[in-house]
Amino acid sequence: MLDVVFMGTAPFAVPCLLAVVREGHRVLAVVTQPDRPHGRGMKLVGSAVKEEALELGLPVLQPEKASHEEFVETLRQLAPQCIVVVAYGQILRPTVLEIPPLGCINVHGSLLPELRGAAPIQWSIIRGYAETGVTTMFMDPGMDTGDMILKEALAIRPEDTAATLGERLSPIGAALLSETLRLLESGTAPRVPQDAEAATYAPMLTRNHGALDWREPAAALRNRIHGCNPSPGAMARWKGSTVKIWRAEMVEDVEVPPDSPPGTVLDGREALVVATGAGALRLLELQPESRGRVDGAAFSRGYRVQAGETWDPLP
RNA sequence: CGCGGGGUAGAGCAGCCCGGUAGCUCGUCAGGCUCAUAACCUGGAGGUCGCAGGUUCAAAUCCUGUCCCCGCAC
Repeated sequence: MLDVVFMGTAPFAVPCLLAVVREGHRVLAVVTQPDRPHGRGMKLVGSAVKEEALELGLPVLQPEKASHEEFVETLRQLAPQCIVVVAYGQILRPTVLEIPPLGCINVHGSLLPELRGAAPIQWSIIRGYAETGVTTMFMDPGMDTGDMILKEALAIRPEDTAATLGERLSPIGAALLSETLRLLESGTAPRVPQDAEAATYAPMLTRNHGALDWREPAAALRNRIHGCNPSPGAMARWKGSTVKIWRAEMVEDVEVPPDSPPGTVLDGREALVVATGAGALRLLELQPESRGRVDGAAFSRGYRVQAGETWDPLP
């Protein structure tokens, strides 16, 4: 049994927290981002990890900056053997990393050194990877550059979105973390240095990453749409208004006529099929501003989509 | 009190500004056409217009309140 401080914020981290508890470790504190005014009405909302921690009856700490000297002292007082960090959302300075004798363990949603950074799951889809995975590592001061402990791969499906992929990756992370802590406790955890030459990066996604350019190939558009689902969302313009596109699939059996430039609707009746830079794309689930999500056929009916009309990029 | 949009038939929308018979596409039901069809034609069913008040001869439409949903921003 280890004395652990758990640091996490996003829903991805919740199964990891549960795993630490289930493994019988002593959770001295759960550290998560402060409640933020969030969403419509700017109401104060606690993180997914905070909600879970409260339900488990664990002490919750929400420092503005985890590396501030005052909080660092609090951590020292807790004297954890190990700090587990999962989707916490803050860079930890060396003064924090040096506290636990067994080290700070991070669970990262990619096969390192691929996709270092804040949004590995999203980028694994946007980049069109065939597989991704989860890696546990000993944290060092760099951005996801620490020595690796365990790694597990997972195939990406054509219909996967960042949401669905995250749902499958998250329990894998929890299982890896359980095993990692066992190895750590027995002093047999491997330390595999990353090949820095092979590193790729997955920066935080912004609204611009979701802007669709119909001149891209159908596969690239589908990957961008799915990688940006649910956040920040892929956007395009239909007759002057912004429409969020949640899901799409490539269409194999439709030839794009030469007189149909990218963005042209090829079929608006049975389904919503759009010409792209290479191949055709069927829009499966979309959401007009201020409206709910609908399937392609319903969108076509309501917005009177005719073959030959065009989708535009964001202004 | 961050800004804004919306709740109309099973689905998606229009109508609202400028009150006056509830409309479109799809689905559904019946019939017809056809070798046949997801095609086409004809006809039908299906809606207390979110809820509660108010104004009015008359309210989906204007006013007030309330519930729910959503986009942006964060």
